[in-house]
Amino acid sequence: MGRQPCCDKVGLKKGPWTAEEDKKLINCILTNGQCCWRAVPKLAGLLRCGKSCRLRWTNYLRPDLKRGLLSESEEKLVIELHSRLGNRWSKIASHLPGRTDNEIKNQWNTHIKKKLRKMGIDPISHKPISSTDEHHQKEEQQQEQPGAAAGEDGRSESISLQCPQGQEEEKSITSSFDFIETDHPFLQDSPSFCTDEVPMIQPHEIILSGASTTISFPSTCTPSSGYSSSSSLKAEEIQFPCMERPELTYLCGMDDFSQIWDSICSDGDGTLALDPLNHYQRKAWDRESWN
DNA sequence: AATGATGGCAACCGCCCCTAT
DNA sequence: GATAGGGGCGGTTGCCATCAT
Repeated sequence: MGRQPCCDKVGLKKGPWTAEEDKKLINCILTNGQCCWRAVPKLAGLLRCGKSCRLRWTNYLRPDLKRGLLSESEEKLVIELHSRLGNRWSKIASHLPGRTDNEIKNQWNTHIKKKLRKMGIDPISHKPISSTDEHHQKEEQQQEQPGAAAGEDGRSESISLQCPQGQEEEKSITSSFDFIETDHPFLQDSPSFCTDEVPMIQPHEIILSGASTTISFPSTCTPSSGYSSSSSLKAEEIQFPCMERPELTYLCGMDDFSQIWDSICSDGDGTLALDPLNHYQRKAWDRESWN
């Protein structure tokens, strides 16, 4: 007996999300919290499958996301983690607050791989390319096997990566890359940080005031001007312009929304430099809804 | 200016794992 | 223990923008 599809795909919309859909999804999650994803499309009035909603939220709409290219230190960390974990992007992402597995995967495939090759390092084995040639075939085979990346060179027979909530992914550690657990600023401050732990905005955390709308971000989100490794980050308070339809809490009518955008994306006063949409998406929005 | 090639990235697909029944 | 459902993960696709010719 085959498994039922995760949702009835008949009549469901696919492809890029529209501004309207994003609004609905954000509103739904802010109102209901992150409940059963299967129920989200109905609650939000979306013709999308729950899975699509989850991906859109986690990869794009989540307010704690950082956007843009990885910083040098983030890149180094990704490389180190990849050398130990292989293509386990979610695990890697769990060590980079505000970054998603999808984002890291894309960055790896488009930038970091090339960079490593330029430096004469094989992105698969993390060894100098000359020394990898002779073992190339063998390593390729190993790569195809789960968990092959870690331990293949004998530096780490096993790894220990802590998962949140005590869920254990304990594999005991004998790695020479222990600095990742102990010395790296990201992990020093949050040694077992996982994206799963990123606090989500709950309805009660949305503070609506008369003249302005304040959203408290109890997250590790920081202005893009620089990555802060401080664990004592206080909740970021973000001031949005006046909203006429506070029931939408965060994104209101499109008229207001363009104002919000300018506010959000302008780094001017250093209050906030979240860039919830990149230029690519922004243009899609422009085409569709910004008239 | 027009056309083709390439790169970047959001989104989708299918499989796997975990949990509830 | 078997089965079904939900969520997560990694690989892949396809669209769009930019660059090269």
